[in-house]
Amino acid sequence: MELLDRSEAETYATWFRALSDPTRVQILELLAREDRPLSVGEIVAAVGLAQSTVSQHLKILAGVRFLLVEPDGNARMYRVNERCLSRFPSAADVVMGRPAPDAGDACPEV
Amino acid sequence: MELLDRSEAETYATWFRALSDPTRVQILELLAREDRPLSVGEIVAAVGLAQSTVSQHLKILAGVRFLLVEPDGNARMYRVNERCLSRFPSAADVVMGRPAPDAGDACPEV
DNA sequence: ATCGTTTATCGCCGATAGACGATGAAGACT
DNA sequence: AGTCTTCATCGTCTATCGGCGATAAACGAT
Repeated sequence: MELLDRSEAETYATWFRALSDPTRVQILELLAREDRPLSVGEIVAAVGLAQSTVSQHLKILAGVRFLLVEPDGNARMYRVNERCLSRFPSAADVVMGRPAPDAGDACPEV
Repeated sequence: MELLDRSEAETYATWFRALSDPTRVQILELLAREDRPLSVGEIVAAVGLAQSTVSQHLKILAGVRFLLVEPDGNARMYRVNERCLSRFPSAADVVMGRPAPDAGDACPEV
């Protein structure tokens, strides 16, 4: 009985772990729905947690490349990485038995 | 700026957290691909961890209803919950900005 | 150069997760 | 009855997580 390749499983687990916190789910969904870059301050205001806490969440989401950062003057604007918009849901398909649609390179960094 | 409903975000986070471990990803993918119930002993042999550890992982996966259990003689057979096969990937769509396809009741218990 | 704004990082904490071995419970089989 | 198999649960260990305040770093503006 064959297991899914370990490193592939670890990659998926990393993606899922990035979304294992409800606040991070809300942040990602917000950025995906707004469909425009938001500053850290705007996100802090939206979620209502300490700035250091939000910054930590953003670091985690950016670490798996769900988010991209770009400086704008003094602020740092976060936006969703469009390359993940389909790649992540397809990971959900894989673990549910649907074969991976195509190989391609992974969206999050390895 | 509106956030995703908190309880909905918590539900999704719970699903993702259940798959935040590579071993659980492998277990779920194995059961989905084999498409037949497997006993704990078979799963233990496949993943190569202690039986108590695997049992713990199975409890987590069953806790969110990704897996269903059914006793068969002395063994306990685990299989994937077909009702989750589409519901979980659609959660991945939601956090990526795609609107939820339809309401329906959640697959995991609340 | 100094100030104010914005964001990241550090250190600390309580809580949770993952691993294991040992023990316990439920059945099957003589 | 006893025994063997199969699995869940308990207790313990260590490691990681999520939160916060405080501090540092980067930059624009004065």
